[in-house]
Amino acid sequence: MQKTATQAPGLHRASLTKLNELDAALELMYYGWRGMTLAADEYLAALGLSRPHHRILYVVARRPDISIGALIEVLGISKQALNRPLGLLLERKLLVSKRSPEQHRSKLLRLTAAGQRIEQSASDHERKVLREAFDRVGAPGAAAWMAVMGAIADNN
Amino acid sequence: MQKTATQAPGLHRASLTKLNELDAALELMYYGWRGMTLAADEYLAALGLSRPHHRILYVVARRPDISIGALIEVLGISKQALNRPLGLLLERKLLVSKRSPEQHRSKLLRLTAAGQRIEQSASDHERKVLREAFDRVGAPGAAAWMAVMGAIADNN
DNA sequence: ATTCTCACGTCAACTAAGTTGACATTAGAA
DNA sequence: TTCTAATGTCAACTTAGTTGACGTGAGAAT
Repeated sequence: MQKTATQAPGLHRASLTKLNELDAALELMYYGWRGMTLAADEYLAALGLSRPHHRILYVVARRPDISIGALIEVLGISKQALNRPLGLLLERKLLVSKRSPEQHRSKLLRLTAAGQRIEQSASDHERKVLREAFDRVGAPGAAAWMAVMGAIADNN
Repeated sequence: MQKTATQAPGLHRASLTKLNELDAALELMYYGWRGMTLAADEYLAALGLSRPHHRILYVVARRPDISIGALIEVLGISKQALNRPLGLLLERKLLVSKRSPEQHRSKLLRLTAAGQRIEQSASDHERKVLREAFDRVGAPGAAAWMAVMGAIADNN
């Protein structure tokens, strides 16, 4: 006998009894996160990178010449936690740091062309998932999704 | 000068330039997850529990008499990874295991009354966030959110 | 009745991604 | 010079997982 189709490795959807009307929504939040990031994580893993590296690339792409300290603030992690992944990105020349032009004592970070390519590809994988989902529900549905997520995100 | 309002500990929203139309949606997915789970995680932490424990309680609540093997399947983790948190829940008598009534060689898991209370409280914290967000957009908005998240979750 | 096998349990070593604390470096500011 | 702010680094720890190896207990098979 076959082994009853072991299926996906994570939680599979719709296998649990709903005890509450909102359980389905609750579970969708779990699966949604994974659904959005799965392809990007695979892409990154193939390059020897992972989520923390992507987070750094994502932020630096949107805040060129950000200082180390500001990056730490935005990411919400300690400088020691930042050290390893940041060091790898610098070593691989996906990121460059320069001391501030004349003034300041902080180091400013910026993506290289290679870093930009990788950041864009990884984020594209995530945006593709979103775009396809939005396409299925149309602009009003997408707007509603944004409104709901905004309200949820406010609980931070 | 003040220190420019050090703000929240995580990523704070809306601080990044948008390079792409979908960047806002992408970031909402990050913040949304944290927004939904924050209160629940604090509640659990106060009890000396965390997300893995909640995941176990959540699943067992919705699949009473689930076997260890099936639980491993649903959670998508190894039996070694399950061992610690499951052991704690049994030790604290939030969960009981019994060998199957007559047949089978598997152990069946079930919540105790105390386990049910905690599972419900933790999940309630998450559902409260969802409910409030849904209330702000009305039933059609909530339905659209579900549709979008369903489409995203399908990428698993 | 022994043996086989399945479900479960556990030990050890490892990885990823963080944490805190302590201390060193480096370069403007006083 | 000396002070201090921004950065860098070392060590020890935590959480939440991983793989591999091996042990146990009970039903099934011969």
